[in-house]
Amino acid sequence: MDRYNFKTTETKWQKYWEKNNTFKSKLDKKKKKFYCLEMFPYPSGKIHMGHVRNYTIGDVLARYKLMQNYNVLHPMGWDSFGMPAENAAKQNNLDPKDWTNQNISIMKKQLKKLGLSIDWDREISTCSSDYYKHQQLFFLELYEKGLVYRKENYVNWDPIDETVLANEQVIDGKGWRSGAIVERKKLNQWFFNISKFSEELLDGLDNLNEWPKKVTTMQKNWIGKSFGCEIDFKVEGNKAIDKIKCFTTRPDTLFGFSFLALSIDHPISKFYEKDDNFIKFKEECSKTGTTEESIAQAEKIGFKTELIAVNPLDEKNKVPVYFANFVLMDYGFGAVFGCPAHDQRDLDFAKKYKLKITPVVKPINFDGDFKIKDKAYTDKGVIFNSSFLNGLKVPDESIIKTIEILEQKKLGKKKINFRLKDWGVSRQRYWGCPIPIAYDENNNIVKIPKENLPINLPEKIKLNTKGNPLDHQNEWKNIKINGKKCIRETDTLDTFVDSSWYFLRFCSPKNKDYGYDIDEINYWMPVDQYIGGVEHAILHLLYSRFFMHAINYKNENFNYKEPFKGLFTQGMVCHETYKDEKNNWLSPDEVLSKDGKNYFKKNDNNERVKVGPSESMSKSKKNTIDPENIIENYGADAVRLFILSDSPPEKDVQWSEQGMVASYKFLQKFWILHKKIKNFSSKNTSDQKINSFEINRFTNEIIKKITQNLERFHYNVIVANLYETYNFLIKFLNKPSDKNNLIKNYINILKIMSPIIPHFASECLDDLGEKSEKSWPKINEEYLIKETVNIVLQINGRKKSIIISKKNVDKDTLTNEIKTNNQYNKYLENKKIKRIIYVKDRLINLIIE
RNA sequence: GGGCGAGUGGCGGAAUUGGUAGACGCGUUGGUCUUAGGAACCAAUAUGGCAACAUGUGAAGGUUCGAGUCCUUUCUCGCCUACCA
Repeated sequence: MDRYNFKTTETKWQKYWEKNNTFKSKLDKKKKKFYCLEMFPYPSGKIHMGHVRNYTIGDVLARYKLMQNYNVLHPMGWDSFGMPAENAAKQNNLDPKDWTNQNISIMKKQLKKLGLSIDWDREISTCSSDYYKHQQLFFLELYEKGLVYRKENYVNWDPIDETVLANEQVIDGKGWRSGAIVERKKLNQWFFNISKFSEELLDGLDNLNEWPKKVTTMQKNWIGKSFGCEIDFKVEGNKAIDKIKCFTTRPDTLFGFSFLALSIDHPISKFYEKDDNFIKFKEECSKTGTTEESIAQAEKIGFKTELIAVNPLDEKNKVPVYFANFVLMDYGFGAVFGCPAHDQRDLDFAKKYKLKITPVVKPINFDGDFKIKDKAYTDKGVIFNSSFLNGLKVPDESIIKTIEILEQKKLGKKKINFRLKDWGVSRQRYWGCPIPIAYDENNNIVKIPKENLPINLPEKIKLNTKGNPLDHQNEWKNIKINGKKCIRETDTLDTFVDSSWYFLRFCSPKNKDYGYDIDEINYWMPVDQYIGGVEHAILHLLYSRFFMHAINYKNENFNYKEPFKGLFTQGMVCHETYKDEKNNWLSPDEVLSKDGKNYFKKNDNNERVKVGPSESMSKSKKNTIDPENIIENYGADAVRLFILSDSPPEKDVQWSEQGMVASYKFLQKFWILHKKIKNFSSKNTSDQKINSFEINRFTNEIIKKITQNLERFHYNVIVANLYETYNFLIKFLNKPSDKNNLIKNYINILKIMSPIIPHFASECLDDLGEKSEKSWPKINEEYLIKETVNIVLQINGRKKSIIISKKNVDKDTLTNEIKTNNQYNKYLENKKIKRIIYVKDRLINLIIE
């Protein structure tokens, strides 16, 4: 019997789909749409297993929805601006554009080999000026709406590379490439006013009930809304300062005030900038490492000024003012009032500087002297030691009441504060979208006229310059706008901007005049199912949500506000890690094991290999498996089957060669089964009818199961369902039955297999003369009705036996059966039945003495 | 420190509303076939026991006729986050 040849089959169907435009999508208002989108890849060179998993998950869904007769939009594109291209180009003296486009063509070829149901006519690439010219227009529109502004901001500055570093490029306070100690430098930067929509972005989360809760809570915390009030503290001292504004969520603890702390970047610091001791203190603050742990454990240190702050509720309460390392400038007003008794940080600080610790909240019903030792008291309770606030219940009553009092006395104001900061979008890089702005000779901002868009990146330029290569492009930089000499903005946009609206572009990727066509997006949007990694839980998803608000602002053209109706975050693909005796990482194909326990180097059988824990595949640990080789060896369907089989899609999956082989073998076995079914001949015996009913029932049951599992993303269970199906069919073939009925059922089975293993299923269907797998089989409930049921027999809640019974038997009949049938009455042992619990057709529980 | 999630055989993992725990796969063991197999096929495979049976979903308690599932306490692991006033 011939073997299943995945190579010819998969190529055949990929060509067929392409030729027949099977996955081309068109606006059709009569049809219900389904927009299925996976996070588009960065074209880094080759696809990796993470891509395989991500796009397989999406493809299963897209194909399923297509068969359910949805008008499916399933596009693909490239997030093609960004640093890797610039770095690779620098290292190998290439052009970023060439490097990127070459990668795109390689990866596109690889993706096509996976047999994805993608409408490639909609392909976009963010580094193409066809894409980014619209982005430049958006930028200008947002600028006109007041949602974009320019301000001075601190950046991580690498003094050797003369470049700005992202936070993740700063390792232990040093630049990741140069190793230079990173400086904080003030630069003029462009910002998107995302914080304007803090409230909307927070409220919107409540409606996103098809998002993982984890992601919505992460966004909630990121936006960080807190309710409190701002308070002005009078200041006495020898400086021209009369008050300091603080934000607090605990105004009710004001009587426990014992110091006031300022951020070292607080405006007041300018009075101290020539003070040697203050300069020293600042240096000490910057010394604390940037690793997470060191920040968390960093000691709280302060610099005492001679200023005195006055408690607005108690003029006699005068406390010292410090600069302190734990106060952040960009939250609240960069100043906090310290109440050590009820805030751990304040307590640590107060103890170090021997400041007063006055408790003002004590537990309800606490008698005696309430004292604070090593732990600040932050639970609920009641106010004391606080004059006219005494007796207020904490926190429900105390905070609101205190704010009311402060407002009455005009000492403070109710305030809602957000943690969310505006989005800095300037990057001092070449390989990004140019910002459509210039500056005149007086450094005034000049918009580039819209008719002059796009501003293309200059090509084939020198990249091995210090700082931003665009700064050195004099010809490109110097322009005239309305006859006036101007210099272009040489910063480019953060690549997160590119990915904040690409899902809109996919709806009308060829629209020349604007980033989108309003009719198209009002039909296709929102994305019904968005699929990608959790690593984008905050920034990318939040920025995209912001972008929808921003372009709709003062415009209101959209029928919806949220870009992604459903979100699914898939887990990572993991593999064991290997190291040789010298602690060098080894890749899986440099390693050999005969027994699965002891591992040796492949070319040196004496060298033992240390096996490390399974971790997400990464080049640095060399524990990657190249999808291209795997597809070459086992075929796309087998890879798809395996990548879905071993774990639920939202969890991490272990790559296993054995698992991969099992998936491959499954297809081979199924192919033999297929041929057997095709060549089956009916046997007309008395059992035929019973057997036909059996397969009808099985098929309908499995359709139901798989449909449910598709809806719930239990894709690993679907693979198990396919194995069950195989196991059923292979046994079924030994029984006499009617061929027509068998084939009828089998065709439906092939159809439900097709989202997972589309080439294989199409080939089998084709082999049976069934040209299309287009419609999703309907469940025929008639076959799901069972004549007999298995009823669990429990005695005192413990399972004893199973009773095969007719349906709908009543309690008494069944009890009688148990009492009289020798098979069951042994459990009763003549004991009295006290109670009977009967769940019809499922279970009977007899409670005996 | 805070937040979220998860603990089920040798392993990956199944198990709508509480109602047959361990589907399915891997691995292992035994067998068949074969010159041979790391191929294919058949069978077994939670634990203890010859068996009847008993025990069993990280631990302890609770609710219930009945708990992997609900509640309380606790332990362990993973992920995210970082002094947010």
